Amino acid sequence: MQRPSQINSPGTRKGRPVSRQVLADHVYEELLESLMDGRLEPGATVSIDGTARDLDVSPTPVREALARLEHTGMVRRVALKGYRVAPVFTREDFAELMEARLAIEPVNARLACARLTPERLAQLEQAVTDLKTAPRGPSFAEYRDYLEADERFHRLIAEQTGNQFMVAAYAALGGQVQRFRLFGGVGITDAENAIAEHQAVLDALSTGDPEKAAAAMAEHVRKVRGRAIADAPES
Amino acid sequence: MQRPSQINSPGTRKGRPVSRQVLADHVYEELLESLMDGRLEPGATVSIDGTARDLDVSPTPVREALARLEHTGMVRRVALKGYRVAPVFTREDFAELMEARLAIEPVNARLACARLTPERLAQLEQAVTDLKTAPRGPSFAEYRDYLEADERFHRLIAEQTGNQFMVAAYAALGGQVQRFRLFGGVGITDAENAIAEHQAVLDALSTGDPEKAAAAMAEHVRKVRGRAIADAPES
DNA sequence: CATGTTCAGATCCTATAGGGCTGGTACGGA
DNA sequence: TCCGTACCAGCCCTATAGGATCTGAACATG
Repeated sequence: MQRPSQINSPGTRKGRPVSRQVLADHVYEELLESLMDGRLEPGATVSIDGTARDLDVSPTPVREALARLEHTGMVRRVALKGYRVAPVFTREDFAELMEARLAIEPVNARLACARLTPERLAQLEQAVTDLKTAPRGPSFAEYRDYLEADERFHRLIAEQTGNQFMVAAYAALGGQVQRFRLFGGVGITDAENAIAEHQAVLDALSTGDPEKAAAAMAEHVRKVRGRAIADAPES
Repeated sequence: MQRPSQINSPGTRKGRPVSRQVLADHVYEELLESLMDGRLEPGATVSIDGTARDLDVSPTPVREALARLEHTGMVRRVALKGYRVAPVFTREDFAELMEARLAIEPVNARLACARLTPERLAQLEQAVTDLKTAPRGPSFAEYRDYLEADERFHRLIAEQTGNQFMVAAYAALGGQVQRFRLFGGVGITDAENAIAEHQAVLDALSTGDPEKAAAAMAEHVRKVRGRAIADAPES
């Protein structure tokens, strides 16, 4: 019972030191980062007590963080055995993911198109710009910003539908998450093509024609699938 | 530290008393039941310590159960304030849910149709049979079995796609969950119609024509939306 | 009467202790 | 050498204690 007083850096006189942090949130994000960076390899066990020691906290917030994480599909829990990092994506998993994206994302594009505002359009343009300017070095870490912009673009479209359930459905695909892991070992070779397709989706949205937007998104997803399957490892 | 010895009713000589239960799982299901039955009204606060006292457990498993529940949309968490039951469905929420179902469920029907086996078909037939025979009394509790069969029918189709992500997307809609609460105050008046439509979906699946199956499912969802909006309260 | 203060209870959050189980290792006997 | 047993460390799971904050009511003061 010594740390709580250290969390809020004292000295801020009043009005919430920006935001009192809950330790479980911090643990959650820390674990998420480890998972996306590949520091936690698929199949590895995630010990509750162990990570508590590593992060220098008690097991209680770790339990809470893992309970939340489980619902994202990143880790799996076995009743009295603990948590394990979810296994790697197989080619079949990837095909299933693309099938699901093909069912959901064009709908999102159509709905988002119908209620597009200049402000929202600007956000999408920013995402595409970031996509173009993000470094694409050889190591995985250097793709981080690129992948983040990619994910942001798709998530923004989901959010711009204004439909909470479509957002939830998109999130269930692990939009933020699985994609990072998917390419963890593969490498990304289709950046140039993907950027052009994102631009095409953006252009289609700008025209205000929902069907065009849906078609552009569908084509993008199909092409991503095609390219990824082409140079996927045997696995 | 006295209860663990009571959980596994001693006397079973060996081989796991069917399954050692984890308290958090029990709390989870208990809370879920309270939420679906309406005992926990929308907007009510769910105190961690309080429910721990009610269920006669410690706060630790309650925290874990609530962390999982949050991801289903049944409860919302505010960082240092606690959990509250999610607010009631508005008419707009309902419209959004139906829009999302319309995007996802016909696809599920199409995919499920393609890989339908006799065994799976039998499961679906069982669900429709249960739907027909379930009691439909005036009180909410008496609709329990009916709603369970309804949900099971749709979930089976999602699972029969063999696509884990479509299952996840369907689950994100709160398939198991939101529907129970949705009608909590409204009452169900469309059982006869809905049963016929489920039968129609089942028939379409039996023909083995994926497009027929998708169309039947789309029509079902649209009609549910139409009927529910017709006799929905102002709210 | 209005307003500020104090105090008690409730609540969230975290740390710690300890029970029960499992898996592996060392050791002793056949 | 091989096998069984005892032991030990690590893990999951739960309970309990205690600090920090918030709420609301009782109370005091202008």
